[in-house]
Amino acid sequence: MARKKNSSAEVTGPRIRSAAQRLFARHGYAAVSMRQIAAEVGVQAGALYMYTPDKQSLLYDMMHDHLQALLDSHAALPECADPVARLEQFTRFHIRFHNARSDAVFIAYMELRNLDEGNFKRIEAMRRDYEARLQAVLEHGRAAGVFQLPDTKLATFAVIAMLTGVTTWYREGGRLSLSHVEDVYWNMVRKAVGA
Amino acid sequence: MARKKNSSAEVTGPRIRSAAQRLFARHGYAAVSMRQIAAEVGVQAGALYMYTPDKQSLLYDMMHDHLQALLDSHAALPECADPVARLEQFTRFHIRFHNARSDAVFIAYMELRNLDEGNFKRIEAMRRDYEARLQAVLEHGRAAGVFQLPDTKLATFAVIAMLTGVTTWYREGGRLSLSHVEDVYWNMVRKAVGA
DNA sequence: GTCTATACCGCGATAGAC
DNA sequence: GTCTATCGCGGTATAGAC
Repeated sequence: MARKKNSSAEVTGPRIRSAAQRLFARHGYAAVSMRQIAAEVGVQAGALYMYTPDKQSLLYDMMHDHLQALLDSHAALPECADPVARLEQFTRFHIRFHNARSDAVFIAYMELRNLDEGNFKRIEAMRRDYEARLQAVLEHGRAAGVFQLPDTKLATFAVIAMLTGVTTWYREGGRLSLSHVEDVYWNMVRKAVGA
Repeated sequence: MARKKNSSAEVTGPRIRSAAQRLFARHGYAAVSMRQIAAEVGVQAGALYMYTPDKQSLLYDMMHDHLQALLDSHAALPECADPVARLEQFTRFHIRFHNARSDAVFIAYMELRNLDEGNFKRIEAMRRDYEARLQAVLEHGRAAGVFQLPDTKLATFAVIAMLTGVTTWYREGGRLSLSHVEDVYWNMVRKAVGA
């Protein structure tokens, strides 16, 4: 117990980030004011600037942290030798990771145009890195003769769009469990790549 | 020649709508000001209110007109008896229609949250109407035993997400022609539904 | 039909008290 | 660490001249 744990300082920062994330996802970055974020947290607007230099950094940091977690979690997956198993692993990982973080996903896809130039380039590079990992899986399977794909780049776009689309309609506690959704989507992906 | 055709009044309205569409697509509804739209058209901000009651109507009208054109164009397609031919027709239509109108598509998907409640409900109903038409195609093929689909609702979401995704990366004059992209995507869709 | 001028409000961000 | 107060700006929308 060397130091106090429940001081407001240690708790206000994360609360600001999570309020900002919820509000940005719901109403859009440009439509949300610093005063609204402050009200959600229960402080005055001026106090936010103890935790972020400006509104833009609030957006960039949440997008960066989201993509970094995505890349790290993906990198931590166990290795698979079989191309089909690798693709199944990617499919299930993508659906599960994205659906656990629907606010962050929504922001990462919708608010790119509200990043200033340097921040945009950094975020885009991370997104391309992730896409390249799926493309590598597809290319590996194609080279092994397991997938029938005329164009792995297009297939990458198609698979990612299809899988990410789950976040737009899936809601916990609805008609289907997420693992059932995974099964159905994996079945479609598998057939689409010709495996 | 009963009346003057080139009066500014007949030309300013459409120019406002197209400037607003371009700016909303590029920067987002909330981030674009009426002054910016006016500057783009070459009039003063006050003059916009001769053509729209407010900024919200500008957004709603462009989304409504886009979806109405989508529904009308789809309804005008020639009838097909064969389920596979119907799905191919839908696939190619969807890609072609959406890629010819990337600004409107972007807005229709990204700015839903900036519609006020009544407008949102109307737009959502139109979008669901369109999705139901694809689901009917899939259901028809499934009932005929031509498609292997455990869940036509999920397949509808998957196909629409995949096809609409083309608008996020396709650019005229790039590596591939749009009709080649259609071919590749149709091939993936066909296999995904088990036809 | 479009202009200028302006009402009124809320924005992001900062300064200085406590 | 948070508050109150405030700066300077730009937002939507309207009024009235031309």
